[in-house]
Amino acid sequence: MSTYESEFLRVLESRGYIHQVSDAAGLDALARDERVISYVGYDCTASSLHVGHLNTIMMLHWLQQTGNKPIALMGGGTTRVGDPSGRDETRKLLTYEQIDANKESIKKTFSKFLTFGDGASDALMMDNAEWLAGLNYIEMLRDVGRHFSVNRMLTMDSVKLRLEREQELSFIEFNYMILQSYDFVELARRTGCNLQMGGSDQWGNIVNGIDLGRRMGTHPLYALTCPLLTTASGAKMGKTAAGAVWLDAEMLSPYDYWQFWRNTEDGDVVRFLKLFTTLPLDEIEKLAALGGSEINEAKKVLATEATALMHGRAAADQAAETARKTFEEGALAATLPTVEIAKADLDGGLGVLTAFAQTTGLVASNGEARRQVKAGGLKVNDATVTDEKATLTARDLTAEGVIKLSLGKKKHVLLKPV
RNA sequence: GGGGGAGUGUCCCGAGCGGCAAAGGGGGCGGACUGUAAAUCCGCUGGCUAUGCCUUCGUAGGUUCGAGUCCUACCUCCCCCA
Repeated sequence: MSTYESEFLRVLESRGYIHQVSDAAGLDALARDERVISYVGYDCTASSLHVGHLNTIMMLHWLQQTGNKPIALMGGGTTRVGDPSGRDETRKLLTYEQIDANKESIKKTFSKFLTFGDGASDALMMDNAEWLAGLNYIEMLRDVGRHFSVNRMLTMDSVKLRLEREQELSFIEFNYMILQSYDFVELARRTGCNLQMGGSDQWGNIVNGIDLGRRMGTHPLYALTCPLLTTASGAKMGKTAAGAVWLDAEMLSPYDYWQFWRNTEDGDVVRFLKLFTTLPLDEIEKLAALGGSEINEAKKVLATEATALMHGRAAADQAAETARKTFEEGALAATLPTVEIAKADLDGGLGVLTAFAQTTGLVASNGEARRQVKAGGLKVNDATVTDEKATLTARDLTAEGVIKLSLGKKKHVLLKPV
């Protein structure tokens, strides 16, 4: 099981992507002798994917790099139903308009990692709304529903956990796994798809799809899942101060994205280098040898490489440079996130609380700003704010013509009069 | 259909004799220590035009000087019986 013959599985294995595989030997042979056509499905529940989605995107990336064909499946149809996996409560239903808007926004991300086109190993973008939205209920029950045993569905983790915890599981959610299974069969028929990948929480749904394929007479189908992303200290990854770590630059700036990776825990650095950069393993080995505080060098490499993949090399280098100036030189980096204000506001004197809360949004409210002042967490031009009634004026402008506002040691924003 | 129980600070879990902006956790944020790490310790964790005002305990009414706390109806969920 540990030595695969196909390049595809060898790469995934060596970089730590493999959690479970349905028929490892069979899939290995397929990847070695023929071509793997694999898909990952993405729900359209938000307007951007977040780092939690990154490992499956990277799996698609490596799939393509090793000569196979990736399919990014937008869950335009399944999102209308809602996946109960790993959730205690029913998601609230999104409107079709929201789903479509999210879908369009999410699509952009994939072009960074995959090459789309019509060639044999070019990536495809599909949307399951295409075949799910128009399904006829009676036909669906006869063609697909009869292959599902409720007895068995009740034993699936996503269902069982809800029942055991005595938490509501609505019928609409109960159907999610049927739709996802059907997706697999439909993709197998339409594109020759033979492998579905996903996070480990998707195992049950994927295996159901394999069974359905067998019953409905498709070619053999395979499942491959990756471990769920958690930090070394066990926390679920993807959450940060401001919320999720979004992939879309409009929702999280490349600089903040870089910072997220820069702040990785020591114990995660090597694992993340393998998962979220495309650096060769021998280079990662060298970085892994760094001890003590030298590991910070590895973290910078991680941050820059991961950011380069997502936002481009130029943005990554700039983020690294901004961070270097800010943290290592203690200098003022003009490339820090900047908020423009009207000159007139400054002439009249801008209250510090207002500046931090309303103007820059560094803190959520005036009250929060007040508390931070008390805790010594706010700084103007690196000087701690001690008077919550202080005002900012043109005199506070630095030689560079800006005012630097900081929350804690890591979050900085520049105010720039226009 | 009958009987019993539950819904709390819009991140979560959870206490709550009629005087409560509401115990305690977790999480988060800030501070100290460090290496922009982890662990640890300390502080904070409704909003505002702020010695006061406003909004919060499933929903809508009611009793009361005063209700998360009592009463009524409704909604949702759970358990037992049928």
